[in-house]
Amino acid sequence: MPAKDTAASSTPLSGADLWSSSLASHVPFLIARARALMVRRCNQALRPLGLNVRTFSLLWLTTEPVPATQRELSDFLDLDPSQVVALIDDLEAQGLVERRANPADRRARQTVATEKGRRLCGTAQAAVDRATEEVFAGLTKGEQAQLTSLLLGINRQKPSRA
Amino acid sequence: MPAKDTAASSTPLSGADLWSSSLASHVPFLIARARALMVRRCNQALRPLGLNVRTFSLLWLTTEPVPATQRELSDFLDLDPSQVVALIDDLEAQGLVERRANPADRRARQTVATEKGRRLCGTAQAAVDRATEEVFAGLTKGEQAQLTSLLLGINRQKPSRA
DNA sequence: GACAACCATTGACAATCTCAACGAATCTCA
DNA sequence: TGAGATTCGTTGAGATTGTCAATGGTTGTC
Repeated sequence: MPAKDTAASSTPLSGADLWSSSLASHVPFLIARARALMVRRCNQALRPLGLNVRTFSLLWLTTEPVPATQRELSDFLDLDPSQVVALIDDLEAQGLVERRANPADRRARQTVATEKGRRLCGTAQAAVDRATEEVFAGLTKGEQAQLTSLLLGINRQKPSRA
Repeated sequence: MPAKDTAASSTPLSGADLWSSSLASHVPFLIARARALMVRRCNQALRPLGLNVRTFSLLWLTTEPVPATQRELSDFLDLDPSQVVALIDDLEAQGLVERRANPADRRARQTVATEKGRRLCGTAQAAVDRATEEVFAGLTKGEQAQLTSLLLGINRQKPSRA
């Protein structure tokens, strides 16, 4: 019986141990790989809910008290504005978020989660947390916090802003 | 005069500070964002050389002393085997790598960098290192080493393997 | 020698990224 | 006030990437 469960391969075939290569400790490579792992696990956890990591992140942001414009969302999520349009279309079609007029600027719009969206977001957060813990199996809680802090240091490079 | 230099936006428009949202400290999000930053910078640095992060990583591995099979490369790079085929095709067309027969197993093939490939890889490594340092501007050398170590902990989850 | 498993490859398809352009609304500044 | 530049959301196209199924050639098993 062919056990096609996770991904634990077996026979190494040739004696090339790539984890001892110099690339294996190269940060861009490690980040890309960790992200791929993370995204796969999270998407897998979110699929039953009709979400993926991108719609999930967006939905999460729409539950914040101060509604953001789509421009702010695309900046923060590091996505092209056109992608945000499609993602919100998706969420809106599912009745999870609403586009509201922005009283201060009629060009911009506020995207706010519906009650249904908030409930689903909570469920999704729990699912993603479980998936994340699996990926973090090799790290202690302290190390996870350390990683969060370091990644924040990379991302929060707001050059100006007094 | 419209200064369209890097990406340092200005007017926040609405008062929504998304960096104070709970998503901002969520690790899957932070990893995805850091990776996007890193990939963009590195690709930008590699473009003049005719490479990108993926062909570069692959080229790097082919300079290792023990040549790996394509299956091993795809496992290590976390890519589908079919993608590795296309990437090697690309590198081979540029005369950077060679596909050689595997004496031990005629199904498998060894992919080895040519002399031209090795030279370019060296240049590319220097370019990528510079790009990486920019992204790491907010981190000390010690923190960078810490990050490397933590990411290794996530990636090196070989379940079995005595 | 039949049969399962494996490697590289091809092809198809969805998802994602990137860029250019447009109408509507706002801002700037003379 | 009003012309021109800028911003917002949106649409559309095209390249890149991610995922999956199937195939010919090869190897290992029994």
